[in-house]
Amino acid sequence: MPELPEVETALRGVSPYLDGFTIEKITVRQPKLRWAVSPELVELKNVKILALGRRAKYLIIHTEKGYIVGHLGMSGSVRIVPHDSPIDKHDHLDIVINNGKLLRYNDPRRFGAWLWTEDLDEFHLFLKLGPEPLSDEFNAEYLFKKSRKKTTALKTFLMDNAVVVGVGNIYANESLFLCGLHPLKSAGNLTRKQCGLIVDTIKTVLTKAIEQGGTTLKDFLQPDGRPGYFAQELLVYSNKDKPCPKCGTKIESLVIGQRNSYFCPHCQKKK
DNA sequence: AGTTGAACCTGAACGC
DNA sequence: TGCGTTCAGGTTCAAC
Repeated sequence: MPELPEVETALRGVSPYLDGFTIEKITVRQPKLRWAVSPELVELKNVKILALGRRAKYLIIHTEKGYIVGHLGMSGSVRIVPHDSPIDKHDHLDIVINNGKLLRYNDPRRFGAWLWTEDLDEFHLFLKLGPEPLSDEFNAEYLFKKSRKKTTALKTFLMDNAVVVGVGNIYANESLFLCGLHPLKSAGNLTRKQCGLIVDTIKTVLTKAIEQGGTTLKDFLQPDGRPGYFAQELLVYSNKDKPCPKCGTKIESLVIGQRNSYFCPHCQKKK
């Protein structure tokens, strides 16, 4: 489900109900997620939340004892509900707050994760992550150097978390369309100029998507229950056989690196 | 070292 | 209506 804008939206939605409050306890109903839920979470009692943050698509709850690291996987979501709210199917975990509310995590496919670490810098899942797409570290020179000698398809390259984090299937497709670059173009053949265009476009697309509360394809909801509004602006993603917004040519689709890809064969050239 | 694809899981949508 | 098949917003890890 969620790419960076959806995770950022979720974080902003839940923060006012968590930040500065105390976690009374964490209830786990289904520990079998992408990885087993860290046992430390169940042991937590009455710990103060110091701050909330995000790294890549991970939510981070900084407590006085350590860090809760959450991931929404493909189908996960979080919402804020009262303590006595009835439990729905796939409501796997609750973080109970001392303000009458709790953060409830629902995830049908269970590709998400809830883990514990006392040292974020040593956290194993963070070690190989590339820069944040909205940071200055993600710039034309970086992308140019990183892409040298890579034979991978450009789209696969951009979705690689070791290159840049947070760019999932929707925004990779949308960004490449806006750049006029073919998703199968070999990453190693990019020019400096093209790298600059890609960097600028990704930043613009992600920023705009965050402003609109993310993309709702079918089941993503902001924590307040509203959908994301970016879906109304999707130019190519899931629009196979529809006319290209720029030239009217039928949008094509192609599986690249196990993920469906959408592009305009006229506007997006391999060269 | 770089690249590819199997695996994790449920449910909605589609074809017959 | 029912049943089998395909596909889905992510990511790791094993095997070429």
